[in-house]
Parts: sequence; structure tokens; C-alpha cells
Amino acid sequence: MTRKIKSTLSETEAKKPSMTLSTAVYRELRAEVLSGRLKPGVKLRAEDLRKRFNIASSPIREALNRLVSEGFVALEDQKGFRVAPVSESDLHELVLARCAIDGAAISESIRRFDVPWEEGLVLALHRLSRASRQADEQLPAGEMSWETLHREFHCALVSGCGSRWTRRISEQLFDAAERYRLLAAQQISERNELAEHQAIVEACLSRRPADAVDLLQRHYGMTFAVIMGSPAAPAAPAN
Amino acid sequence: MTRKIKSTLSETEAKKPSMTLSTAVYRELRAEVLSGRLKPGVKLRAEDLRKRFNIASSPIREALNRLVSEGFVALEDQKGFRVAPVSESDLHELVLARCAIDGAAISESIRRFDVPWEEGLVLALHRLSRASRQADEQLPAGEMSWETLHREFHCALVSGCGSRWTRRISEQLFDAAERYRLLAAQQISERNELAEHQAIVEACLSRRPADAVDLLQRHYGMTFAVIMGSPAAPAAPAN
DNA sequence: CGGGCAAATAATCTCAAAATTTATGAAATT
DNA sequence: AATTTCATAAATTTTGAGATTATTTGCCCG
Repeated sequence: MTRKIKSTLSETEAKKPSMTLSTAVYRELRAEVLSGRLKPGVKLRAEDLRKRFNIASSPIREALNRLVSEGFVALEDQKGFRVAPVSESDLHELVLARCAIDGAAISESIRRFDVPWEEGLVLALHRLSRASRQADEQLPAGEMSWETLHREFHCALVSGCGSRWTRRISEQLFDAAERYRLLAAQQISERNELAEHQAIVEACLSRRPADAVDLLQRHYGMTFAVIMGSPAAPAAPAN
Repeated sequence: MTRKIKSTLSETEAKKPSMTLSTAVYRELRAEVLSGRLKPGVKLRAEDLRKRFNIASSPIREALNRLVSEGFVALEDQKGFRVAPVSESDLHELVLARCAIDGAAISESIRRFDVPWEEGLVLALHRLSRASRQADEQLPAGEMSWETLHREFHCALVSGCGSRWTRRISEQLFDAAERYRLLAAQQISERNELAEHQAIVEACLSRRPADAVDLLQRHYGMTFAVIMGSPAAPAAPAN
């Protein structure tokens, strides 16, 4: 008898058969917090999630505990879990961190200039520039969404810095910022980021670190302005 | 009737009565990995820990799951938990990340120069310089160890950068590096870091960002050299 | 030697109930 | 009227034993 199908999870998460339920739930919840489907401040009750996924509570609590140290879920002893809150000041400080850290990483990547980095960057930009931004239209099978390619582009930018620690941190910060972007995404107008991305790559390829860092930081600053400019910044409605 | 005393934990962890078992175990295990009492690669079996702490396995698994996203514990699906491995290249990349990130943070702190930061830094250096480095002698009650004061000093250095994200990351990196230092601590000779710390503070107070960053990075580089210079860098003995 | 197979081991998950803490709102007090 | 106290309800955390699934081990045989 094979493992009972947990239909709610298996739709998107049944990739590896050896994946534990904890890991599957972890990925699913992470994706939902990241995408904004789970709103900041919402209570995450093990009992509710248990019913929703149709599994016992242990794997759910384990998944939530992983998300706690990642900052996507807040935990207060004896008061349970909730989706991590957001605030303007937090976003502001997040953008500052990204400017400093990705700035240093990109600068170091240029200093160490190597061909795999250069080629990965060109490739990532190419793929991103071809991708449609429309989320509504069905993606051809095997094609990645604009969001996925955008993330890969940012990873490619810092991938030459020579430190897996820096790369991991850069990804964490990207995800945290992406959460803010997607939370505000319903209200904000589309903006054409392609030109910004192209300018950054150009500065990288011609080995102008100061320009690259400057363009990157403007890029992040623009994101901040766009997100905060959106009218109804959701302020963690209690549940 | 009051909560049953879990003697193994309560020795150092019975501070807040409202703390859950998960949190208590989390802190205890984190401290043990950080201090090197739990060696890299050692298997962490819920069953063993269950017996050791004399509690059920759920809180233990929850604690381990928190440590996973923090990088102190490695998890492979269906193969359980083990203490995160170490390697020379990992330490090297960790030092690179610290140089870049703390360098940017300290530079930004100087740019924003404010009095609370300045005073906190002077105070932290003062306290650190008075602290005895001997771990063996009993600490007078209420006095903090050199390690604790050293951590606070490094936090004080970057505390003026204006971004909680950056501060949190800097702390995570400090802890990861401290783990390496303590793992090698049995073999390495003491070195007088006081002069290095003083020089960094001096550069901060006289607002010379380039010097401060340079001294900080040399300081980290020295730490790397000292740790790697120690003869028996433990190479994750399996268990 | 190496593949295949079964038993042993280990990890994960289940389930229901107990223990503990926090929240709620009515009653008593100031 | 405001505050405190208390009993009860609700939620969270923890237990503990057993079921399930996956991995590892050791053995046999070609």
C-alpha cells in the first residue's frame, strides 16, 4: 500500500517521494507567506492547518518551527504561531541591508571577474527579458515564471562574490523583499524593470563597480518607493 | 502543583517560567553546538536527546527544526539530524562574508555618526578590556564572560548602521564564526586582541571609515589564520 | 565481488488525551 | 465607575505508545 495521498499538498509539492510531510508543509507554507496568500499577522493554528492538510499536527509544528528562524513566522511562547508582521520601517531597513550587502557582493564579483559569472549573468538577463510578466496566462509546460527568473537574475548578480554565506544571505533578503512586493502587488502599477536590469548588467560587463553598485541601490530604492507608494499598505489586521 | 522540574534543563535554562520546553531545548542545544561541546557531524537522535532531557520527543524535534534554518543543525529527509559540518572553505567564505557585511555596516555607522552609538562603543570596549579571558576561574556573580562581552562589542560596532536586518545578520555571522573559534580553542594559543579592538574603536571615534573597515577586516583575517593554523582542525568525525 | 533480498534499525507520523497557560467575562471589591 | 478576583473556557504545549515508511545492514547466491 502506497503512502496515502495528501491531496492538498500533492498538487504542487509531490516532487520527491522521499520528502517528509514536514518538508512538504514547510515549503507550502513558506510559499504562501512569501506570495502574500497568507497575510501578515494571521494566526497559524496547528489545529486549523491540521484539518486543512489532513495530516497530524507534529509535521505542521515542525514546519512552523523552521519558518520561525527564517523570519517568516513569529512565535511567542504559549501564544502560538502567526505570520510575521510587516511595517514600513522594517521594509526600509530591509532595503538598507540589501543595498549594503548586495552592493558589496556585486562589487566583489566584478573585482574577481570570471567568465562563468559573466556568462551566467548574460544568460539570466536574457531569460528574464523574454519572460512575460503576466501571471494570469498559463505558462507553457516547463517554463519558469517571471518571478522565478527574476530571483535567478538577482542570484546571478551576486554569484561571483566567492562566499556561499553571502549568497545565502542575499537570497534570504531577496525573499523577504519579494514578500513585501507581492503583498503590495495587487495595488501597484507595473513598472518596466528591464531597463534597470540591463543597465546593471552593462556596468558589470564593462567592469565599472561603482556604477553597478549605484544602479543596484537605485533599483532597490525604486522598489521601496513603489511599494510604499501603494495606497493601502496592509497593517497586519489581527485575526 | 508546580511544573515538574526537568533537572537537566533547569540548571541553566529555568529563567522564565513561561518558556516552553521546545524553547528551552532549543537554547540548550544551540549553546552546545556554538560552544563546540557538540562536535560537527555528530548525529542528533531524538530518542537519545529524549532520554537525556527526560521529556518527550516532540519538543526536541521542534527545537532541532528551529536550529536547521539557522544553520547549526543539518537535516536530510528520512536520515535525521546532525550537528552542522565544518570545513576550511566554509570558514573562509564565512570570513569573506563578515568582512564585506560588517565592513559595510561599520562604514555606514561612521557615516551616520551618532552619540548613542559612539558611547555604546566606548562602553563596550571598556567592559571588554576589563574582562578576564580565563574561562576557568569562577565569574563573580552577575559578571559576564569575556565571550559575552566580546559578542556585545561586535554588536556595538555595527549597531549604528540603521538596519535591524543588517544587525541580525552580523550577529548570525558572529555566532557562526565563534563556533569555529571555540572548536579550535583548545589548541590555539591565546592572542591579545585588545589592541586590535582598540584600534578599530579609535578609527571609529575619529571618523576614519576606510581605516576602520581595513582594521576590522584584518582582525577577521587574523582570526581565520589563527583558527586554521591550529593543528587538528576537526574534520567532522562521523558517528 | 556485487546484486538482490529480508531483517533490523531508524526516522517519521498518528492519535488521543493530559498538563499547562492564556483569554474571557461575570461577580466582588474599592 | 473603575479595578481586582475568580471560575471557566479556549488554546497551546506536551506526552507516550504505536503505526508507517525509509534506510541500512548482513546474508545468500550467482
